[in-house]
Amino acid sequence: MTGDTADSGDDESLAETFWAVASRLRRQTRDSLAPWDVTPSQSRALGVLARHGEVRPGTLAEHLRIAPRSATEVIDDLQARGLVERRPDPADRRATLVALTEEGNRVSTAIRAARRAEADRFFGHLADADRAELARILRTLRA
Amino acid sequence: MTGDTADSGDDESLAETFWAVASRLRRQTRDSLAPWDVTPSQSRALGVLARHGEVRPGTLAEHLRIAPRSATEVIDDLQARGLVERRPDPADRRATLVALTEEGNRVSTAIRAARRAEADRFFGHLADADRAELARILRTLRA
DNA sequence: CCCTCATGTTGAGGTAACCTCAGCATCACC
DNA sequence: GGTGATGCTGAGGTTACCTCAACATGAGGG
Repeated sequence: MTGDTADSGDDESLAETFWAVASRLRRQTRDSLAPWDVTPSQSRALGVLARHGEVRPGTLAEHLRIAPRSATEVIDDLQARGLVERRPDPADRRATLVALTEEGNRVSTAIRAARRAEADRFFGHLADADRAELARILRTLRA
Repeated sequence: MTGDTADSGDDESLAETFWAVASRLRRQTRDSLAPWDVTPSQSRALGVLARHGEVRPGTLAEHLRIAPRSATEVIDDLQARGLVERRPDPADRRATLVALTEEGNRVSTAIRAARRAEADRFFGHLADADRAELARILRTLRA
């Protein structure tokens, strides 16, 4: 660990390997979402909305761990595609609530299935035990 | 449990967790490189050059797993900072060779140390066995 | 020797997914 | 009813990629 023991080929660090995997996963995810003309970040937002119902942009941003301004952008795109709608928050006139449209609901359901299939394809090469290990380890890193 | 404010909770996929970790790592990496005014992708390129000596842009692209055109861009940036230089490839007049300057060598060495420290900080929360497991599993996914 | 095809690099232009900063409306409270 | 916090969004910027097409050169056949 201390020296740069010549480990094979290119990669040295865990981080490098991690990024190589990330890049592969990103491409595959993008491809698997192509049928709906929805980007990965939009699909994450759809997922939050499907799980939480109507939320304010700021709340959405927290769930996605991005800046509020960036959430506005994702919402704009989804709204342009007719997948979400904004309505005023009756409890606070500064705020708006974002909710899935019916179309958004359909698409979000379809995407959830596709993403599951995609994850199977990607992580499916792993033994069940490895997949569980990976999930556990990543969860401790997510903190 | 539910009741968490800011995450996708007991969420769905391995992929989601993976991205949350990726995002955290990306931010930390960027911060740890700030002293040298070098971006993560530039630092990866420096790493390749440090390990392989002079290479052609196309080769660099392969190592970084990006399109050749994108390598040109990274090289441009590094050259503007005086960290690499281009020279003609004596073996093929279409090609150029990219190599670290002395300054590039210094910076690349310093960065390598910083990145190791950064990786320790990030992955150091893991038990040794977990770290090894993670490395092994990620390598199989890198394919 | 010329012609064609492949290869190496780069200009032009585009995209996704973020960011900060400033401005405006509204709310909460003293 | 003034003051400061909160919620959203316009404006503008950045990183890290991409494709497509141009251009120079290399390699092989006829």
